[in-house]
Amino acid sequence: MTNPLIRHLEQFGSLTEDEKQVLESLVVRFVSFRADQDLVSDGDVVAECRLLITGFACRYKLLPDGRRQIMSFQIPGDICDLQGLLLNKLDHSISALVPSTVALIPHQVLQEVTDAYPDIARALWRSTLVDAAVFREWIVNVGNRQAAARLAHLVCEVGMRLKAVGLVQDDSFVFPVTQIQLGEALGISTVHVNRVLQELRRQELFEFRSGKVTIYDWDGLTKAGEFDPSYLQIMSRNDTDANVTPFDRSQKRIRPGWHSEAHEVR
Amino acid sequence: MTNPLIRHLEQFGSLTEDEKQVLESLVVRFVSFRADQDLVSDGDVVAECRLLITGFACRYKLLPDGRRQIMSFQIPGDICDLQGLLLNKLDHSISALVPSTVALIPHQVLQEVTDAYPDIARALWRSTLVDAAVFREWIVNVGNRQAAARLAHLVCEVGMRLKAVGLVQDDSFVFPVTQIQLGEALGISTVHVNRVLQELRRQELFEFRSGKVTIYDWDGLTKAGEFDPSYLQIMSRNDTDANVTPFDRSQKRIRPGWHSEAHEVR
DNA sequence: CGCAATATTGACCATCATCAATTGGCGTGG
DNA sequence: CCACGCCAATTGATGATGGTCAATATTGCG
Repeated sequence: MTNPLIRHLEQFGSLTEDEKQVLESLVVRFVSFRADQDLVSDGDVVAECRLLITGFACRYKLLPDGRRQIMSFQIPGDICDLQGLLLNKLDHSISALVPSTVALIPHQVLQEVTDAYPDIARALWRSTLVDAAVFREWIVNVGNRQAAARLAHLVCEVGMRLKAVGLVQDDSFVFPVTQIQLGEALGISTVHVNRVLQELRRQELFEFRSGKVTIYDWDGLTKAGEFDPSYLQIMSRNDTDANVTPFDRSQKRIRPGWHSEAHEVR
Repeated sequence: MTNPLIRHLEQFGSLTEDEKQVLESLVVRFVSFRADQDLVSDGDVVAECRLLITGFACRYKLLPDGRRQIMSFQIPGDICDLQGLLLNKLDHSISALVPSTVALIPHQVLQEVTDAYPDIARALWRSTLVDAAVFREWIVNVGNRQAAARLAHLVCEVGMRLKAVGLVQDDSFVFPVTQIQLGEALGISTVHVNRVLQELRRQELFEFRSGKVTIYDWDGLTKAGEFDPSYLQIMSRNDTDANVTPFDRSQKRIRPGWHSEAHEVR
């Protein structure tokens, strides 16, 4: 398995062999987290960045009345708190959705490397810019779309990003969230999540059961969610793979054989 | 008047004299825009960054049904499309709210400067990270708060940011948006914006008339909007100015004499 | 002075929240 | 191995926040 950080950064641009070698050396140690445990908490001052290796996490803020707003989901390869490198204090928390492992990269190391390798600095910067693009689209999602479209859009986004790192097989992928968490991400109540989920299943767009999503109709789903993947800035990895659509575009046909690695959670 | 870019970047961290001098030399030319004209449009591939000098702008995306979601407001000093430096294509548009002037900074120049001055690169990176923090808070606003709280929060955010660049005087500031645009920013209908605006005025929190906001009760407003400014990462400029609260905290008392420069629009 | 855009108001309605109860799944301890 | 218990999922009923439509008033501007 290739280095998750390198794979992550190569989504958005290429790296030289030299740079890859440097990136290989960044991680100092690994840490495990239980489900529902914070990787970092609002207000923390951190001395290292957390690179998610296995598992899933979510970025969230707590509101005064105890409600929670999830602002993004993090998947393997994501650097969860890269902004901590330049901003003194975290303004939100990140929590593991399932048991997860994280690689720690000390800020000091990152500081030195980005000084010495401007292209690595740029690659990391670019990664945070894509994060910002995801936030923007998330604003559109909760600000303007109906509940069903919001959910469809979220499934498209997560599916697309998981596909880009090889975590989609046979049009299905692990997405270990509860309906409660979906509600917190979409700004709708749990009850309504449930109803919308049923509606989308009835329309045979996709199914979501016990933390696993199976796409039946990618075209219909993107239409329902008004999903346009360009904001994710995912480039095809090699020239032969010009097809940027992550899922089988044919209607309701299941086809095996997507290149991807198994990923264990829970 | 100090260089807007320098003033902007110094909000988040200090710069050396050497770096300031370099920053002085970045702008190649100025461009004017009419109200409602796009500074950049969705899909554009740009070769320079746009630094807003005077006026106001908003970042937005158009939805298939013609609705519009505003994702942030840009004020003088903001670099509107810094992400264009590293991402090939803009994923949204930026439009002038009023006649505005913009300074253009070629990507090539920025490229060279950031290669030669890692600290400048970091300062710019930090600026985009603060943008991302604003997006995150915007998600919370639109996703979880009631209409009145959304509006209150937005007024707090814009007021705070304007204050940081000296565009607030006597507890009031120019904020040239229509109720239509407020609705597009907050994800609520124009009609409802109007009603909520009246409600907040009735509560004597603030007044909004013909593009100008006057704060009556900063404490009450922050409470109503659940506003906590820490996400904006605004640091006090000098040691004597340890007070980070931008407005007079006393209730409904008008006090002149905030240090600030006049700013002309329309 | 008059047009056009914005603001305002009222009436009615839809999406979605809330509350409450039930079911289902799953791990654990007896 | 089964029962208990807990959490998530599901369903039904009711209500509120905010949307839509339409008409009128107001403001800014040429």
